[in-house]
Amino acid sequence: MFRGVNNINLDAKGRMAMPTRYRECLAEHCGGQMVVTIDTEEHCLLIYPLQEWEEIQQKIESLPSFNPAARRIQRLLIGHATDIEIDGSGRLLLTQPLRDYAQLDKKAVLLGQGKKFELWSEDLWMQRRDAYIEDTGATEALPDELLSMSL
Amino acid sequence: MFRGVNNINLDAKGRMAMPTRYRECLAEHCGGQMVVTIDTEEHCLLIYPLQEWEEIQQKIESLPSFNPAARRIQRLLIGHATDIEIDGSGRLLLTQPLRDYAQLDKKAVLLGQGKKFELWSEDLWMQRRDAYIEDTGATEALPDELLSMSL
DNA sequence: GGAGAAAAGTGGGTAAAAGTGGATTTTTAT
DNA sequence: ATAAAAATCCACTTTTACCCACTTTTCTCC
Repeated sequence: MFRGVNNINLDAKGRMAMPTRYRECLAEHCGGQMVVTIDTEEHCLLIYPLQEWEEIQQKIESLPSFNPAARRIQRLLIGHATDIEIDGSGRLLLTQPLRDYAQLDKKAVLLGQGKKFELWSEDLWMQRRDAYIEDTGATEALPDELLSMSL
Repeated sequence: MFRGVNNINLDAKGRMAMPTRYRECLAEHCGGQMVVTIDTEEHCLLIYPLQEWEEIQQKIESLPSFNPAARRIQRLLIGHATDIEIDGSGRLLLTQPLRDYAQLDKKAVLLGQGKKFELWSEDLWMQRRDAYIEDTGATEALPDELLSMSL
């Protein structure tokens, strides 16, 4: 279960240092084998441990092929999914297409999101976060599970 | 079950001393392992014992990923949830992003709130409290459970 | 009520770990 | 076979976590 915000600097080669606190868990859970793909709704990247991703890919693959929304998800998610291994110094080397999609340059933010991570450009994340915080009216559109939840 | 108001001073490194009265309980209940995240409706922080938080995170995680209101809650709550251990002197080291969100500098107020704590900047809390006290008309919007409750 | 002792609060220094950049080796493609 | 690109390794810098010492407050006993 991943969680938390992390400020990250990408180096000149496009490498992202995975915060130490997650490394041990990742090493034993998937041997550092990760899959990175894009988020279809936002310009950020999704980072999964290999096993988690494979379960998800199976579900996506089994969607009906003649449904346009399903085809869209399949092409975008599976199409961009890239196997990336954590190197000896705990870093992920992100490919150019992935970095381009998420507008990643130097400053980035890594969000723990349960079974996956999200990687955002710092600028984009700040904008998105502030928009979310302002948008308290969103409470109207909440699913029932949320309305009855006590934090 | 936590309760009570506590005036707290943060030190130069951003450390918050947990009031002694809670320490014993926290030590045996969760070994000093806490999770700190943001409140989505107010600019204050929520502080949970680890187990309590994990139950909540599971509920939030299981919400549908393609529902925008659910994504918002997931990104804000889980995204900001930070594991923080109580140090040998009974203090929590709050990260910069968390302090920024709650506008915490030196003077702060810790509120016991049942299974969690709330941490406010002293200024913000005074404002908010006074506003609550003024706003007695809010009684109209009470849920049924409250209307029938006897204190 | 005051003195002393004990506990809690506060601040800072240091060792260890993590971050960062570069150099060297290996691989691949032409 | 050679050159370019990629992966791996290594060394230096910075940050963080941990520990210890000092100050202040609170409680107890005289």
